[in-house]
Amino acid sequence: MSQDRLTTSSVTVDLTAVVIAVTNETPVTLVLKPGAGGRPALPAGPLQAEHGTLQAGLRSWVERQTGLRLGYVEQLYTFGDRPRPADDPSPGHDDRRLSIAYLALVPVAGVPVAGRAAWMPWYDCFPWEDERSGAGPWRDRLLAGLDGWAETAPDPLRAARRERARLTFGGDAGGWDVERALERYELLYEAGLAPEAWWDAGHAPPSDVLAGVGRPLAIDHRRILATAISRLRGKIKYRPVLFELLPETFTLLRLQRAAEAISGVRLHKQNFRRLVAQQGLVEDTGRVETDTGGRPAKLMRFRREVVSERPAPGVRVTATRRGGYP
Amino acid sequence: MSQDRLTTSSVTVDLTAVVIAVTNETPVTLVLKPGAGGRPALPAGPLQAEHGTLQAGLRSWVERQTGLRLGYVEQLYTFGDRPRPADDPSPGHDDRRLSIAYLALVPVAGVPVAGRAAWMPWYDCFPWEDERSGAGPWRDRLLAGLDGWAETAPDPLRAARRERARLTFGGDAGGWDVERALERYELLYEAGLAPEAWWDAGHAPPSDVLAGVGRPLAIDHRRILATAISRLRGKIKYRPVLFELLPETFTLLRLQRAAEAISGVRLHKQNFRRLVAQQGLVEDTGRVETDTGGRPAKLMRFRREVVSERPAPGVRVTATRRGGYP
DNA sequence: TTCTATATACTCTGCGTGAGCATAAGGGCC
DNA sequence: GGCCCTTATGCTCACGCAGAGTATATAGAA
Repeated sequence: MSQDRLTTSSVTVDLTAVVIAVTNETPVTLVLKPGAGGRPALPAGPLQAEHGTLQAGLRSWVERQTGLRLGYVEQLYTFGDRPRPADDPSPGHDDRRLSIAYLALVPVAGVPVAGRAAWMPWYDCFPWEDERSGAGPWRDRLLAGLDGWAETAPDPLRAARRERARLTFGGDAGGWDVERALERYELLYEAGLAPEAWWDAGHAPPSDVLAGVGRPLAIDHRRILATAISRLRGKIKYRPVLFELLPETFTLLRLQRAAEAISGVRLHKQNFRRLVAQQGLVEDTGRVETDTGGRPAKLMRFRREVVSERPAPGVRVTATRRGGYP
Repeated sequence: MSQDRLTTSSVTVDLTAVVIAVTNETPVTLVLKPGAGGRPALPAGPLQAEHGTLQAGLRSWVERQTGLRLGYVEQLYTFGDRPRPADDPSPGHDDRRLSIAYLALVPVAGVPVAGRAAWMPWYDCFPWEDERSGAGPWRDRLLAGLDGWAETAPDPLRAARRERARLTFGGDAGGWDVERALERYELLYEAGLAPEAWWDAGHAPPSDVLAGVGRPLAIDHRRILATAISRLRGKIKYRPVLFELLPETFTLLRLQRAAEAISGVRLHKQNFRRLVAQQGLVEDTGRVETDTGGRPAKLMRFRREVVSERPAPGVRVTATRRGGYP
């Protein structure tokens, strides 16, 4: 096998971070602001010899670039065969670029962000993923675009494309599956409805593509963000990670709003509270928050003990049948 | 940022495959047989320049080493900071070794395996993960070992260790969570009950460690296999991946036996059939299998259409309360 | 005081799921 | 053929959770 080593390609491994927080019912992610005309980028940097572990390397890069110390971190996915960054002046220098992407969650309270770093609402990139005020115009527009894409294909393929669009975007009667955020982005990319698809192929996107498909990020970072959204939306259902995004104490409504912000759909208030209560996820602090605009709300605190009591504590998210606010 | 590139470490990226099949109610994984005294290894090889994609590289390595063409493949996890392989004569040659691990599923029917390759029952490595004939002696033995490990710690830590053991191995009343296979292995490793923990640290394991903790694999491959088991056990619940492991037609009992083999617990026969039926996962072929030992069983076929009908078709696995065969 | 907005408690109903009983239909043995 | 064993398959029952809605409590504002 030793002769195989000789053909081993030189590899650059990037560590890329999707850092998530929730402010004012808006889920945000940490980005580095671009220069003129550029695209925002996720915090990232190459794996270095002095990094003890992959996670340590990631934390170090995020801290260096944004001044933020991470708490909860988990690995997302490893991306290979990525498009070359636009500002890379040395084509062919690296045979290959890998990116190991991580998901990090931080409570929003008092997070200073340094340098070029800023918080960006993630629905800027994926406007169709926010259905909290009912299915917006995006969905129909995208479905129309996907239909046009299907039209360009010969018959057996055409039906398959239509089917796939219906499946991921939940057409007639098909429910909206919040966890399919990544599939939806990948479909749009494949259909050429995301400008990155054109840039990555070395072309300029047709002008009509750019309307209403959300904000592109640098290189493949929008895909990485979509991966993070899908993962997080799935995970809050069976692990109490939602509390990583909240301050020490919070009201039940705030907890619900965070769950809604992440999953992009409205939840049934009473049932949400019942679920949280009977799972034993929170406990009363004895204090109340008075500036609620109505009856004061009890301030709650996460019960860390649940993880040792219940097999899969989490916040079930099932959208109310009727979209929008109740 | 360009000066950072200079300190970028040289990286060797391995592609490692966990190839799973089910034969005779026994889940097996593809390994390369070791030399004298060595440990079996998963098929793996370094990422090379001529590999078009990561997956293509993986498929190529598996085919070269075992003669097997893979079907279903998905990425599992990327491992960093791995122990150095015992046969690596050049310490310090590579600054770092990464391994991108993949899960592959193949139907068992007529799979030729070439060279040093062989199928190994995965419960050889994790005997405690097979609870199909009731909780075996392993569980108690391991819990005892973990208790000893907890004893060696001072008080606040000791309670935490006991708690963790109870949580992952499901002590009193705590149910056995089949998906926690990885957590269980990691706990055993950390507690020094897996010999790899000693080898990786450069020591010889104490002699009493070796009894009944399952067969070690090369480097960190047992950890990778545990990752695959956990993933697969979770995935069959909401995606119809089980059918990747079966021949084109099969009886419902065979399907159930495959699900049981993967998850390591017995299932309730009637409810299993009801679930499969009402999910529309299978359809009748019209033929029957007569050598069942009793009433002939209908031969079924996977209905590929389900993926476009139901949001999350899969095979729910909940062990029958009473262990062992009903 | 009245209105409004929020918090919180409780009810009703249907479905999924765990468990078990009953019946069907083969083969082997007397 | 009758009996028994084995596996396949159909059906029922009970319980708990989840979706949806109604009702009540308690604050500030007009």
